[in-house]
Amino acid sequence: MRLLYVEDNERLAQNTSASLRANGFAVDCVHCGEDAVHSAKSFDYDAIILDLGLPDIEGLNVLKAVKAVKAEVPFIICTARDALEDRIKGLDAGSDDYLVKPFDAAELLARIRAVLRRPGGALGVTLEAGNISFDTASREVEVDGAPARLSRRELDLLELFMRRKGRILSKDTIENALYGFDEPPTPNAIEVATHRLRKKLIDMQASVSIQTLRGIGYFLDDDGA
Amino acid sequence: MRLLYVEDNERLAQNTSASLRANGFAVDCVHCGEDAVHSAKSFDYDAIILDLGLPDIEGLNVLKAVKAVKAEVPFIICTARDALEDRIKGLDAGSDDYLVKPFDAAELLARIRAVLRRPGGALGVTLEAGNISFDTASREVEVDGAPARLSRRELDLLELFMRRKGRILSKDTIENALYGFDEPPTPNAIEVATHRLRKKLIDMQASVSIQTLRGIGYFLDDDGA
DNA sequence: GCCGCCCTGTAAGCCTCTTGTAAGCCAGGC
DNA sequence: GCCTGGCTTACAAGAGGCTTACAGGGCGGC
Repeated sequence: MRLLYVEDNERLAQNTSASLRANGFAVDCVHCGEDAVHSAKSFDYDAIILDLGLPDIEGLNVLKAVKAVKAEVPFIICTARDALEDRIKGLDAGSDDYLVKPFDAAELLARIRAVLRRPGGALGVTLEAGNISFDTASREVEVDGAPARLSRRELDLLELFMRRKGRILSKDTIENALYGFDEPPTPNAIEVATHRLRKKLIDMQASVSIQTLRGIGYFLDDDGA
Repeated sequence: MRLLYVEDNERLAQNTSASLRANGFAVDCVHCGEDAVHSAKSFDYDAIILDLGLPDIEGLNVLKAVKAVKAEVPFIICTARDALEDRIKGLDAGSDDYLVKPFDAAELLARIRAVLRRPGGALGVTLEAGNISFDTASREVEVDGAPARLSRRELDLLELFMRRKGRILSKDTIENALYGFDEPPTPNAIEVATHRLRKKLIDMQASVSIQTLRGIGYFLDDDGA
């Protein structure tokens, strides 16, 4: 679950993104509108949190620029200005929610989850593959109805594979989905992570497995089908 | 048990919320309609107490706005106006109870409990897990039929775990359920609280235990099952 | 009203689990 | 058979959680 967080106040950015990360999100943090548009176009985010008081580009123009390319990305706008007209403009421009500063981390989290839970959003679906099911809202995994214990990275990976069941994922794609660009891993971190997930899948007798395509990537294979 | 209390009179708000807290509720106190709608959408409250004489938005519109998103939240409306038509309008709009100012804290408490006891409400159920039972109305806990002695926080936590037996609760979820946003604890307050509850559970030989999922949260495990 | 107890949050130190890194091994392809 | 890419294992750092001690506050008893 990857977020773009656009906030020019360095300190606030640090704190907030830390608490978002603590809650299991991969967070890319940028400090100006230009970087924001650039990042939003380059990567697939599950949601974008946008501060309106940016130094370079007017925040709503950032929103419009991104929406023009990726119409479906949910936006949450933060601003110190609580004037009604701003709110209307924001919602008109396609923002999905609105947060008035100062806000606390719990509230932002709640809003992000709410936005992700909307139809078409990333949360609230239960993914199925073979005998395993993945509740994306609570992040609970069951194999043949029995709860399975997975660590956070394992959950992240499994979720990604299940969302793209059967489709091929390059290491690059995986890296982009699981790691923000502030925290780039070495190439084989992903190999190790898939190794660990594979082991767990075997341990819990899942009927799916992760197959390797040498030089290309991985895909989730439903062994029964 | 978390409440949202919407009241623009600062002083009254202070007093009343203090006495609600003294009775074991986590209370979020806001002073205008906008904040009220905002908070109600962001968090899950067990009940909302709404004053009608708000400075910005007409109280009944607050009620409607919230009900549109969270239809099941019980409302208790407070107002100085005791006119019949207001009462009818309030109940029509989906208010569950009605309180005419001035009221005293005991009466409000009684009404809250009454509303929570209704079918689908938070009180009046006896929760069961393993050999322990939790009477949500009287807040009494029994292990193998023998009464157990738990402090308020321990009761709060246990209730939360028993309501979501087997499901994973993040620290965040727990924090939101047990603490109002005026009283944010340090991160490890919850760790300490669960530690204490765990100890009691062992002492009283409960057949359930609280399991940790590192980096994710906790869940109540029925050891027998 | 004062004293003492209990409850609860804070803080600090320790311990455990997770996760990335690195190094060596294995397998497939040419 | 060699080379490349992936797998596996061991290791170390760090995060996260546990435990314990402590202090402030509230409540009841005297």
